[in-house]
Amino acid sequence: MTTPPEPASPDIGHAAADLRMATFKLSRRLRAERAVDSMSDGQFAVLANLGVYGAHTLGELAARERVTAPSMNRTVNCLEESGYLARTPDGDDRRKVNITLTDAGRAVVEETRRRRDAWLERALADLTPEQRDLLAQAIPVLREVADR
Amino acid sequence: MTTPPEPASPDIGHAAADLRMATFKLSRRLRAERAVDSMSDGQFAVLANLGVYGAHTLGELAARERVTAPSMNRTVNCLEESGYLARTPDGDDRRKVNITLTDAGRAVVEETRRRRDAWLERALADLTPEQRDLLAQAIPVLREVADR
DNA sequence: TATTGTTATACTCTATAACTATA
DNA sequence: TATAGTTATAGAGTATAACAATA
Repeated sequence: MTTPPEPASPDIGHAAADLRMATFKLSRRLRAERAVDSMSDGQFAVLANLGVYGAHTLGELAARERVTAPSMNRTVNCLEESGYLARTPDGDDRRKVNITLTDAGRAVVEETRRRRDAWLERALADLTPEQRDLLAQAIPVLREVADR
Repeated sequence: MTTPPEPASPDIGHAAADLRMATFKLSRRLRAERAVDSMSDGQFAVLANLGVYGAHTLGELAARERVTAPSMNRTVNCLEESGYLARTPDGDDRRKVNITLTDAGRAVVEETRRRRDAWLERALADLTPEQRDLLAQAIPVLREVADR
């Protein structure tokens, strides 16, 4: 017999469904805000990764984005041609290639982040102070759920 | 020592950035939970739409998913071949085709929704009662932000 | 003539398999 | 022999343009 994990509150299922829908909707809305319309989500994700974590090899980028190495290679080629990132050979292991953001790439990352946060800030500003406080307190909880 | 929350400084920019990151991460994690691994996100979105809003014509589906009619036609062909939806000619306007979920399609929608909510419910169950209450209160606020 | 759905064709993004250079 | 990157090739998913059936 499968014992369910003690539903402390019967509303937990409701909360889960509501949270799922709100998360998908907000995510979709935020993704629409970007600095370069011609850039795909996958391409931007690579730039954002480089922006947050610094230099990566091709294999590391592929693993982080959960795509294959050839697929990532193509994305990187495209971004390199567009001038958003640069390849430099690794000094220690010459099989490896280090990939870094160019100034233009960093600008795209920062501008996109700025636009998304600006949209969110405007949305938060429309809330009541009580709602805003509540949400601010809940964000670390949300992060804990996402990090699970 | 863990610093207490700082209610005095409503750093709205910080909150926006945190919320953006948590939302993207949770959305990505939830999307990974699905009933049919071979089905793409786009295909599932069509089934989910039919599940929520009932029958649609091809054009209505295309508009709702913001893709072109030929593109949606191809997706619908694929889902029809797989047995997840069915086309039936419209009685009033014979140019139109009504598209409805089959039992198999409805099962995929419900099973995916069930898996995603089950994942979320387990994650929520790991929180403290205080965190869970806080998040439950914040979800309507989150929805208001997403609906903006 | 306008609208709905479809087919033809091309481009992008993804994947697997095979190849090159290096360890 | 194993590993990192790349190239070759193919399979989805998207788009625009053109066509067929119906209003």
